[in-house]
Amino acid sequence: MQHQRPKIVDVARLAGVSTATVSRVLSNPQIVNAETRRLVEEAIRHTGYRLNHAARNLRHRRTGGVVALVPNLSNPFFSQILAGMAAVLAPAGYNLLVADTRAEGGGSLLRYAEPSRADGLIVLDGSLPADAMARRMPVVLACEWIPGLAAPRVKIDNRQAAQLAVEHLIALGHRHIAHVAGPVGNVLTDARLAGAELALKAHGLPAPRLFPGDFTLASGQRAGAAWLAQPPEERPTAVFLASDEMACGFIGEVQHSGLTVPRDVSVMGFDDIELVAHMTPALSTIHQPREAIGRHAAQRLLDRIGGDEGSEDTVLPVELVLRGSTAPPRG
Amino acid sequence: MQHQRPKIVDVARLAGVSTATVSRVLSNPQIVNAETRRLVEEAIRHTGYRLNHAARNLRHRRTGGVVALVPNLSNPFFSQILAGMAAVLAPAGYNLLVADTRAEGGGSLLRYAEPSRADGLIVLDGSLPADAMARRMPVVLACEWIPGLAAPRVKIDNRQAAQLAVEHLIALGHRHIAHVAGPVGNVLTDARLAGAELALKAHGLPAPRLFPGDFTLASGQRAGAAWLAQPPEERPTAVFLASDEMACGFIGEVQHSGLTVPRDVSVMGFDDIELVAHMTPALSTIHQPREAIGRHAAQRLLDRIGGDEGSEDTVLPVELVLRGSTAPPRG
DNA sequence: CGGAGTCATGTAATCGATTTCAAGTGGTTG
DNA sequence: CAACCACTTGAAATCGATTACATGACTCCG
Repeated sequence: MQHQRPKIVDVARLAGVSTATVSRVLSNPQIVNAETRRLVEEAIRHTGYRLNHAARNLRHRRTGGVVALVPNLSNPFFSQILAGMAAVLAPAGYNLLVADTRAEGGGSLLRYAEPSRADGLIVLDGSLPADAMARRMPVVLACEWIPGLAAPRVKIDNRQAAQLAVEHLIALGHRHIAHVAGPVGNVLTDARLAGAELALKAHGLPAPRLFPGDFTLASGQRAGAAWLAQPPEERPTAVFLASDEMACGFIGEVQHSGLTVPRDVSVMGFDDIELVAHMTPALSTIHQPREAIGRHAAQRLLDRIGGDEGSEDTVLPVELVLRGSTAPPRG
Repeated sequence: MQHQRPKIVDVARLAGVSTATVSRVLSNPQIVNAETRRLVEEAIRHTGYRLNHAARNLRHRRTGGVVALVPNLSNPFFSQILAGMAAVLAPAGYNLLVADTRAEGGGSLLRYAEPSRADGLIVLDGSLPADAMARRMPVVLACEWIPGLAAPRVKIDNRQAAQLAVEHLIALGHRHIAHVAGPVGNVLTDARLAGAELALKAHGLPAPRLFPGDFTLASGQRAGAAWLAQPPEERPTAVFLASDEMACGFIGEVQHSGLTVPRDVSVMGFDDIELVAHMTPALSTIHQPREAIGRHAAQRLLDRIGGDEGSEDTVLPVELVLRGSTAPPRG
């Protein structure tokens, strides 16, 4: 039955015209005589004809698809970004393909950077080899970025955002502030740490005590355990974590031990994922406009595909969201 | 430059063979003489040739893509399912296309059900028109399902799962149990409600007090407010919510008012999304094997694409996860 | 009335691979 | 030695659309 799908010649035959005319009705109706067009449209309806995209794409030398390379699909942080991208791409006639860079072997990623597979690439993973995809097709970097790679970036000002977060803790009166960082080598990790250090230095405070992390719940939980393992008087009175997930893990661990947030420790997250507004205490955090990031990245890529050569970055504004997890230190 | 990508004839010319032979080396190397093959491989390396998928797909009458129709991409519940699907599809050489059914107009969804766009469809949204995609291409339903549509389903036993959840509350001693349902008309809503009623009836208890919901945080929050609005002695002592997100919203609202979970009310969720294990109290819930659902659905679809006609359902086991949000009623 | 200009349409080449069919080579067998 | 077979390879058709170019009909104007 697949085999007997009507093709353009069937329509042409029925309408008594050539395939060229049918094709014109399909993609450029106004250049066809009204009466002829009616005939063709009739024939299309009658045969149930549906255009074959593979054929059109071959001729047009395009694929109609855009690939999003996501470091970890199961991380809810990315799902909203994808939603934003889909919202822009679908109306523009592009399919959104997603690939999980962690799940696939590193090498096999190159298979997505082929013009015959997709018309463009949105990279959300800063740990990919830079040279690999350079010059192969239009690329846009979102959230994270690849240091060597010259491509427009859609992101937030991570350093300034971290600065905002820590400034807030300082303003509350905290002097002993810790930071739970992201994974080693990640560009976001570095930028957020730099922002935190900047804020502290600006107020004459020492560099933050650092706990290792990797953005995951589990690593936040470990950081919580590490914090608890310190003698109470040496514990930082406030902790700024580089992701909300980690902040949740941290708070969970602290509360589990019987201590209270923010009474015993103030906690500041990063991302503002949806759930954290409903926890108790609700998490103070930095709001990232995830949907907008997705939209802008997609639009930017469409522009590039359309020939736009611009490569300046798009920096979206963040927002400091104050909720219940931060308060002045005790005493 | 796109324009000067080497094609198969360039390779053939350089290797001194025909395009047919190059093609054979590409897709069926062992039928080509070893020496010839070496020559061709050499030529491929030398030209930097990369196969054009659009052309191959046109000839093969397939697209190499599979579409996942998701009701709400930004819902973290789905991201892990997508991850599972990607993990199966990528190694099999298929691209995963995702589309948000809420974002796109209902009608435009049909555009995904075209054989020239994808080789198969995984539908995660039970509210789509059944007849629309029937008989057009291989379809697998995951999580939700479309009542009229004859296609294999990969799911959990929602009724039994809800029963388990409510049995647990009953075993703790609760007699006055409420249910916050999913959106009206949803198959999951009905199944979970039925399970809850079944459990109550089996113990001679009255049907649950119902609060409306739609799986979202906000609706859970509203349910919390509605629960609080009742006179204390009339409040159900336990609430079973049809999704974890709603449970989070509910708990947040209750705790916000100064009451305590599970002291003042036991709360039971559904899904076991990652975060809820780290809340305080940690949420008791039904664990859905999301990654496995994605994997099975993808595998099932690949089988169908491969010609497998089987249409029996795959029912994956759930797990009752007991954490801190449920306890015996006060007094 | 002839040549230019419009408009609508058809013919056939094209996108880049795959695959059928035929043919050439060399070896084996009765 | 003829017949047959296995093994390789090439020529050309094919997948299903798009589009450059040619053609024919008709109008307009000097």
